[in-house]
Amino acid sequence: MGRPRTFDRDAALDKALRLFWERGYEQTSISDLTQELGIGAPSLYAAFGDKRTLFEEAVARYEASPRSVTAAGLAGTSRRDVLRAMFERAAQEYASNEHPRGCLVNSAPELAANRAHNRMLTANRLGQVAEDAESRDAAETVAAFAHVMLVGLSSYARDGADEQQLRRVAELALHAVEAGAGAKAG
Amino acid sequence: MGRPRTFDRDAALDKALRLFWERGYEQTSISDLTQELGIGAPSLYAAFGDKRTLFEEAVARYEASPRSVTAAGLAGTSRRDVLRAMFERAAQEYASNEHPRGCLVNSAPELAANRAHNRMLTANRLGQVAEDAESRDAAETVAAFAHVMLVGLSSYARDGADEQQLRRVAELALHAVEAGAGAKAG
DNA sequence: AGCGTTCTGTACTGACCACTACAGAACCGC
DNA sequence: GCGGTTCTGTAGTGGTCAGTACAGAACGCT
Repeated sequence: MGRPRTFDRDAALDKALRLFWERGYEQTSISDLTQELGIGAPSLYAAFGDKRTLFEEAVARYEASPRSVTAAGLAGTSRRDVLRAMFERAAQEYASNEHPRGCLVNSAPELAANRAHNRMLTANRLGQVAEDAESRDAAETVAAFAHVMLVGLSSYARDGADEQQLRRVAELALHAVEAGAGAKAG
Repeated sequence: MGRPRTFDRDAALDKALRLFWERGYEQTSISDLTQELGIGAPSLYAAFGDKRTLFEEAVARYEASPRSVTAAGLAGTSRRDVLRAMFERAAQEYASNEHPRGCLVNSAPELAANRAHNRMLTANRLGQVAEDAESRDAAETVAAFAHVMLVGLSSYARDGADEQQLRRVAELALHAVEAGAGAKAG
């Protein structure tokens, strides 16, 4: 009961996500948000809490997306598969014009914990699909390499690289795990 | 003639550089700078112009440093040499405790032009040391791959990775160019 | 219709932002 | 010592920041 809100909370969250994605947390002001969302500040605070809480909810929404690059990798059934899936998804998504370029998580300084989490998920999956002890030992390093690539690809996309440029770099990166990951990586 | 300034301009520029390096351009306020430099705002403006100009001078100083990762690569005399030198320098520098972690140029959204310039320098060098037509054709992609790695390594270092972790990832990346750069990369 | 509840728009808070006007201090040449 | 020049410290400028107090509007329930 009570007066119903005049905007779609879900659509508003999506707009906020895109704004944070494009400009980053600090560079997105409450004023930017209320203007883009077409609502007043009190409505925003009532619906989402403070700026930080809104950001966290936006990030959670971002990570739950079916477009997730890390999730694409987790579906892989071999080391090469895992990395190929991640890089392919990244090349598609990071340069897409459907949404801001690059990756929100991989371009926000304040999301180190999310990056560590994703890296761990990838390492675990690489451990699962490892075919020998060496591959199992190298899982963390290979996962670190993959996510280092993702951060770099995200930045490259933000700097203007198109999907083909990302794809060329990603393909080159794929050779690394074929050639070197089974061999000792340390 | 006139009243002499009471601070060392060079030392002040260095402190400003470190502050920008650590926090980024937008997150470093004039108030932060005057406090860290131990001078008043009018002195800062008189010596360096406005905030943007100070930032640009700080970046120029950063890029002129003998620790430059790109410059280390330019001294290489083969493709493998160029990349090995870059990655080794990056692993050392990005995790060093002598200065803020990571790379100023590779972590500042506003320095895309500097990144493009460094990528071009590396591509040119790779073109020079190429031993066949295929390597020459792949120079831009290999340079893009190398600088994508650098951005990722910089972020990884900022997230807390130590020199050894960076080194392991870098070594893995080096396999990519050995295995795949001569082969068609697109 | 009237009440309780919840939302909305206006208008504001103190804090911080980049930047500067102004007055006095510290130097030079004379 | 005196004038000209350049720097320094104080104290501000208008603007934007995140967040909110308050009054009225729009609903469901009775």
